[in-house]
Amino acid sequence: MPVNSFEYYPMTWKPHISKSGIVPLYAEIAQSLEHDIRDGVIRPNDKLPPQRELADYLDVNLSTVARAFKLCTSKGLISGETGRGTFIASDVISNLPMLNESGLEHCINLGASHPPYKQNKYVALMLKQLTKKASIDSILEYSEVSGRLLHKRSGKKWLSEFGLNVSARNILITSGLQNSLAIILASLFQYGDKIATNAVIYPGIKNIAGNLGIQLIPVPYTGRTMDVKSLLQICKNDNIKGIYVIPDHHNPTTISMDVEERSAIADVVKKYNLICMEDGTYSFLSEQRNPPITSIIPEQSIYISTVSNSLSAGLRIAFLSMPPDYSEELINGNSNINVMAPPLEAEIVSQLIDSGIAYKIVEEKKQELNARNKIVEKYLSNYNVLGDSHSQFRWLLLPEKWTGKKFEQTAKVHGVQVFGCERFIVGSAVVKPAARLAISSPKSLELLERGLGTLKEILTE
Amino acid sequence: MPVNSFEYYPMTWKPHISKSGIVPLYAEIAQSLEHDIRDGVIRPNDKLPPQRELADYLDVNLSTVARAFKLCTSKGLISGETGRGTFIASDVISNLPMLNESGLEHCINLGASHPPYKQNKYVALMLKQLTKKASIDSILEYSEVSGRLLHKRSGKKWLSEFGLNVSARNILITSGLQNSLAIILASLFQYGDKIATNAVIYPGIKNIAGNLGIQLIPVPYTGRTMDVKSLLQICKNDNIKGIYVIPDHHNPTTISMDVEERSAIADVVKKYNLICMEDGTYSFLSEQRNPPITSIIPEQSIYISTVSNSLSAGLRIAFLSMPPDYSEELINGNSNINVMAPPLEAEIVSQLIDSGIAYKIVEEKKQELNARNKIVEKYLSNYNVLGDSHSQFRWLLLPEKWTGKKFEQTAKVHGVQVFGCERFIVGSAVVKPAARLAISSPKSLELLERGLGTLKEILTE
DNA sequence: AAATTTGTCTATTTACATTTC
DNA sequence: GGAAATGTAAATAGACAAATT
Repeated sequence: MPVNSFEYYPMTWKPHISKSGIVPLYAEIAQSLEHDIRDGVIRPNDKLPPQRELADYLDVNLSTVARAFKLCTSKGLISGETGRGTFIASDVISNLPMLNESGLEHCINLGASHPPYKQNKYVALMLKQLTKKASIDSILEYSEVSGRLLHKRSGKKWLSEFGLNVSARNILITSGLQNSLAIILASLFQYGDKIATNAVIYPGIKNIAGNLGIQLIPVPYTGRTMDVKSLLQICKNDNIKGIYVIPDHHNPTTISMDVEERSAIADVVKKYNLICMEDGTYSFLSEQRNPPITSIIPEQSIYISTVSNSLSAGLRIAFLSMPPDYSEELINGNSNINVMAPPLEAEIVSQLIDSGIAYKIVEEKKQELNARNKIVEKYLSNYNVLGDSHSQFRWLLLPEKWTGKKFEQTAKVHGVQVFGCERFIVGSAVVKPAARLAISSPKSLELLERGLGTLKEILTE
Repeated sequence: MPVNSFEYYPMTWKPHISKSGIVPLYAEIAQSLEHDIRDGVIRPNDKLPPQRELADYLDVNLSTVARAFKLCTSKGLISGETGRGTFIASDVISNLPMLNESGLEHCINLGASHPPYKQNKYVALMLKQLTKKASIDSILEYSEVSGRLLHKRSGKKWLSEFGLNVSARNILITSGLQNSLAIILASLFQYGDKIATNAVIYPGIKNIAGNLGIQLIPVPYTGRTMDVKSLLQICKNDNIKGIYVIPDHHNPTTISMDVEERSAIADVVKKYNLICMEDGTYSFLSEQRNPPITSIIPEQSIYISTVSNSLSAGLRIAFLSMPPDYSEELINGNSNINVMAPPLEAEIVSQLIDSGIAYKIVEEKKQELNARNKIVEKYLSNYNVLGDSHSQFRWLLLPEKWTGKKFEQTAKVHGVQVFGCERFIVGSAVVKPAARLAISSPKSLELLERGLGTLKEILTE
């Protein structure tokens, strides 16, 4: 029974429920929590009162509170750790899609990451050549769900560039990285399943996982990449079903895994029978390419190679290498989400690869990025900026007085858009303050210089 | 406690569980059930023993069985009705993607529904003209997530053809009907939510709903379309969150709703505060177009108009009209699944609409379908074949001695692929035997004639 | 190092609404 | 038309393991 004494024992959060009997108790608690999070009554990383305390206060059973918390967890609003407590997710507020740039027209864009666009001229040229062929009509017909064989052959060639040998039969053509993640999560995972990933990660996977009620579990990092010991422990305790990794030029930290790290991850995947998702989006940037994790454990790992960054953003095409055991489900998943990848784009990509122009585009992009990274060195050499001469974005480690969010806000006031680390944080993981600088997004080198100049001023203020 | 007497009281299904303690009881029961369904030990439409009887037999609590059943229900394997019992879904076995035609090369295809392809020449031509413009490079850049404004303006024009007036701001460009359904289900619905729809329906929604753990509830039909009384009752009892309808040329039955039926559905949507999904895929086939349901309740209904059937299968583009209250979630959903719709296709579609060629394509398709439907009359005039002179597919009501499945199998043996009604049935709804004939799929009129001739022979045998 | 705190999972109890007979 | 059968939902109870103190 609730007693007055509670009033003198302030809890960090008190739910407002009516016990009307119309809405179930657990739903009322969850709604109240969601409401207060969205209204900012409780803020990212705040600790909630223990479930038992809340249950006592509300005079309901522990499990009722637990059920309410579970609902909010599946929406990505909070995350709990046995023994420690329940915390508001770091990213509940900044959980906006990253390409939505309305209202930012007057900002220099170092936030959303665009690949260099100059090379689109080659794509346009290829399209022009394509239209001269008679066969274009038939490309517009329905094809096999997994993609046309010729296109998959090109995919095979493309994937071999990254150290992956797959038969065309095990390739699936999808509509880009994000689309591939949606397909994989929807078809191989269930609501409530858990996927391990870096403590800071590409936000697209957070968003789709949130939509599907799949939980991401952050693996702490050891300065470099995933801490394998922690990963092992998480697998042991948490009933992890999959893992999402970006071994080359990790988004957002730019770090690449060495051979040992890759094989350690592969061992864990094997040991705990996980489904591995290996994101090769930025592998084209690496000078010296280490073999992908998927090449060690092809029967348990899906390699995803989108061309949206390496060739052209407008080409919504990715190649997946499918483990035979999962290929039926993945093909069905593709059918359920896309019916088929856009065939015109697939044809263009195929021709770009077969003709070799794809590699020329990649080389030119790297040169462009090289020039831009020199400017980064010029302005920010006094700071710790992860990434190298080919990076499409850099990871600026901020002095301790900053938070990523504060830096993002300050920069925005000064007319520069960057993304603070909070946008990339999984759940309520604790990470050092940082911000991602999408150095290839500004339209010109001059704009980039101005943007970086502004950031430098902010940092030295 | 289990007693021997059970052995003399045979149940229609007995689970095999080990009670090892390693796997939870409810999971063991669910696995055993899933296993036996997939192995054909129990078959579509079979009735399972009551939960209480199973609980008794296994000596476990009622809720444990209920939980196991719930798991299987969310996978679309079974469906329960209070008071009646639990039944195996009609479609558990034939749940394959409908475009996967491998092994059917020698069949005449009246199964998977392809639109007429001849008009692709106009699309190819438009593409050729497009490539002459200088602006093609910029089309290949990232754009606003919801689509480019110019493209949305074309969408506005396109939707107005179907009696819908929306501002470009409320239009979302996605990658086709199936893709739109995936976006809507993933972003506006949660695992476990229920959506009402016809007892026989476009299988794509069944597949994506199954992937996402969203339940479809079949609404019985009254010879024509949805029985509104039943719908009201279902809403009252079942906590329905949404409804999926195809008011024009329903897939697979070809039936269109009249004005009264539409307004009755709209009333239910308003009364129970549902989210309505209105599929306008085949509206272009209707001679006299009734106003869409969405025009009555635009604040609660999403109209989906794909161009994959009306213009070209290769153009993976659909226009959605978004209720303002849901637009943020839908735009995010599009971002989470597609990032953006393929911009090249969007540009082509936009130009086709603006130039008026789109309407020419539609007219020609209707002429082609007209010719094909005459052949249907020629061969099957003695049978009850729903649909009219513009139908892209027809719904053949079979004599009572047939089941859809049996007819499908028999036809296949004779070299003709059709889809029996079981492929379209939701859950364990009971429907009259029928089969869908995709009359626009065979490459030539001759093939169509041969296919229909074979079907006639089978029917008269 | 042991006791306590804390979240999570499974199973149980209770209540209820509909269908069937 | 009322009792029995039946599925569904919510709230409760108990056990467990990790993290903290």
